[in-house]
Amino acid sequence: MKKQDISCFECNIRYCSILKNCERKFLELIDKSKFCMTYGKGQIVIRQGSQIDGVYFISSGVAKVFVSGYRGRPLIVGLARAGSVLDHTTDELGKQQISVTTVEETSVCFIESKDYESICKESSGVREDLTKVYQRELNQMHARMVHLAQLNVREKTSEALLHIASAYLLEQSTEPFEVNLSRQDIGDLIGITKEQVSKNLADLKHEKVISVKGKTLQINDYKKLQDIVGL
Amino acid sequence: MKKQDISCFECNIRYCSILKNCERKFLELIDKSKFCMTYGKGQIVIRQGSQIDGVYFISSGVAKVFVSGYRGRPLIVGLARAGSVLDHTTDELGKQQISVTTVEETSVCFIESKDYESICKESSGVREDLTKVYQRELNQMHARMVHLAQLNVREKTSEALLHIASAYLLEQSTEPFEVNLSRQDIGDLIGITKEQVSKNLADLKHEKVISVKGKTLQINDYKKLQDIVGL
DNA sequence: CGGGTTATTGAGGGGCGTCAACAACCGTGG
DNA sequence: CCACGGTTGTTGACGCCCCTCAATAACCCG
Repeated sequence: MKKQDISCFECNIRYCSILKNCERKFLELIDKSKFCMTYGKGQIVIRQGSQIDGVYFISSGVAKVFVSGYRGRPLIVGLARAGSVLDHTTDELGKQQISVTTVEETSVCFIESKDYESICKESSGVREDLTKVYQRELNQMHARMVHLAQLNVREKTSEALLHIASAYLLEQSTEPFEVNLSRQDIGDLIGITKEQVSKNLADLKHEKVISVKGKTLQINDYKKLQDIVGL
Repeated sequence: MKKQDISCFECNIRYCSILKNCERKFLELIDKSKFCMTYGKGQIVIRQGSQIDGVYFISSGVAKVFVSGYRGRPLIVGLARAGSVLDHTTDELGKQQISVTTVEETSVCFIESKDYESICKESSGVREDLTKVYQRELNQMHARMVHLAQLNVREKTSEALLHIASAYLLEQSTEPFEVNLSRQDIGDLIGITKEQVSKNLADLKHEKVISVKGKTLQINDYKKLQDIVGL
C-alpha cells in the first residue's frame, strides 16, 4: 500500500462518482482532508470488525466486498470498481461490517466520517446523489437476494459472470479480459461450490457462450447469459 | 382502506420512528402534508411497478415487503412493523421496486417525496437518523444474503421464525401470538418450499423449541433457534 | 525444475424440491 | 346447525440437483 495524492479536481472518477455534483467549495474541502492510497493485488483495504469509520472511494481497479459467513465461507456481496463508494459500512459502534480486498491493483481515497458528514450536511448536490446511490444499492441487493434464493447453479453461474463482466468492462464488451478471481471467489459471489463453478463454466464454454483460457475470460453472448438468468 | 388522520405529535411511533429526532417545526410540516390510512388484513399498500413516489411510515400492524422473483415466486425481503419506514423504494424513474401487503390490519402514513426531501434537507436530526437506518438496513440485508446463500432448510426455517418473532413481539417474548402468514409466506421469506417449512416446523415442535396450534405460534426457546442458525 | 496452490472431472450420496394423497380449516349457503 | 367446496397444511415417496470427497491435471512462483 503506498500513499499518493491526486487532486480531486483531476481525478478520473470526478464525474462518475457520488461527488459528480459536488460543489466546488466542498470538493476543495474534500481535497484537503482526503487520503489517497494504492494497493497491490490481493491486499486488504478494510477488515471486518475494525474501527475505521469513514468513506472509501474507488478510483481505479477492482476489489471484492465480502462478509464472513458460515463454516468459514465468506459471501462476496459485491465487486467494487472505479466510481464505487463504500459508505455506511459500519454498525452503530463504528465497527466495519464488511471486508474489502483488492483483486487488481486498485487506488482508493479515504475521508473520515466527520469530514464527510459535514459536507453532506452542506452540499445538496452530494446529498441527492447519495440518495440515488442508496436507491440503486437497495434494489440491487434485492435482486441479488432473489438470485441467491431462487436460482439453480447454472443460473447462478451465469449471474456471477454478468456481475464480474460489469465490474471489469464497460457496457457489454466482448473483449477478453483478465480476472484475478478464483473459482472459489466466483462461487462465493453467489453461494455455490468451486466445483460447480468449474463444471458450469465448462458447459458454457462448450456452448460457446464464453471463452476461458487461464485467467482470461471472454463473454461472447451476453444475451444468452441473460436468458439463462431469466426474468 | 380508510383514511384517518392522527396528529404526528400524538403518534405512537413518534419516538421510535425515523422522526424521533425531528425538530418540532419540521414535524409540524409533516403533520400538515401527510396522509394516514388504515388497511385491513391482506390488502395491498404498494404494488411493484406503480409510480407513487414517497415515504411510508408504519404506525401499527405488520406488512410483508416483497419483490417478484422467478417462476412466479416472490421473495419476501422483510416484514415491516410499527416504526418501520419504507423509503427509497423506487428506481430512478420513480417506479416502485417492491410490493407491500398487510398481514394484519395496519396503519400507515404517507408523505410525498418532495415534502419529505425538503425536510431532510433542513433537518439534521432526520438526516442523522436516516443515515443510521441505512446503515442498519444494509447490514441486515447482508446478513440475510448470507442466510439465503449458505444455510440449509432447517437453519433457514429457524431464521425465518426469529425474523417473524421480531416483527410481532417485543424482545424475546415467549408469549403465543397469532401469525397470519401462510407456510408459503414463511418459505418465501427465506427461499424454501412450503412443504419444507411444514416439516421443519413439525420437527421444531417435537423438540419443544416452538409450539404451533393453527395460526398461533409460540417460541419457547430462542437460544436454541439462534444456535440452529449459528454464527 | 519442483513444490504448492488452484482447476478439472468423476463417483457417490444426501438434502431438498416435486408431486400426490389426505387432513384440517374456513367461509358460504342451504 | 351441518353440508360442502376451496384453500391451506401435513406427510410420505421419489428422484434429481448439488455438495462432498478424491484423484489427477494445470498452473504459478521461487
